Amino acid sequence: MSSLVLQPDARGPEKSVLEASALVFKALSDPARLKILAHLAQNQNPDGACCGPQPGLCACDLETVTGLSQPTVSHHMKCLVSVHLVKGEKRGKWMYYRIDPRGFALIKTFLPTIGG
Amino acid sequence: MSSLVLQPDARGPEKSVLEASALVFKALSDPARLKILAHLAQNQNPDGACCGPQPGLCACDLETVTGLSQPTVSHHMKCLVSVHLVKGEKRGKWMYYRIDPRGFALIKTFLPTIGG
DNA sequence: TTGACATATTTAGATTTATCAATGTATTGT
DNA sequence: ACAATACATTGATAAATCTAAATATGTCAA
Repeated sequence: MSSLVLQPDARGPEKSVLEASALVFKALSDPARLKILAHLAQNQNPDGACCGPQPGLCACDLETVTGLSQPTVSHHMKCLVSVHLVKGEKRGKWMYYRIDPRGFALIKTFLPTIGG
Repeated sequence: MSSLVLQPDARGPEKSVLEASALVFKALSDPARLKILAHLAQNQNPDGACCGPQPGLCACDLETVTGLSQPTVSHHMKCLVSVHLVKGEKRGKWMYYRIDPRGFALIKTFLPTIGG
């Protein structure tokens, strides 16, 4: 699981936009992760959330949406966060997830380069 | 390598937009294929093409761009064509490839669904 | 027809990925 | 402190993927 560094830092050179975009596209290439993103986009603050009227959705809600096990959802969320498609914030014992615009901005900028 | 059926046909049910989009994103998740697409988008009718001033680029040019072997490039092109990111047309013994807008249109329509 | 060329397919190996069971860690409530 | 809850990590396995060598197919030229 490669992470995506948007800004150069002391640890190494910045990834090219092309390679960074490939990582974002890879994160988007799984139907379970697309379902998670769709649910985050459409239920930013739902009534039915198990964890109250907080901004974002907690991980347990996403288990229900996907029908996947808790460790598998955790794996997918790590993947989405690593490429900045999702932001995660821990409040108490819950992890609240919401859409991170940075990953989307990256590929929307890159798509015209490849004809999209 | 799943292919992407944009229109329903007699062979089976249409894929959901979500699943079809996942296949397009998967095709976009490889740096070699992004390089190929960038080259197709930026050199639709180049002077240096080995195969003359025809619309599209032939496969041998894409070997040079990617530095990959001929079978590997052929594999990537099959992948891109199968999800309608690239159109292939055989003229004589050459395959001419060019951008296919349909795959891009699919994900550009889908992206807002997931917050992009 | 024969040979050369361009591309596709097959086969195989190394790497990656998705998934879940088991376990670990952190937080809350009693 | 203890138990329960929410989530992360580890370990294992099956499936998918990328790559290239070998081979096959199709096209053109002589």
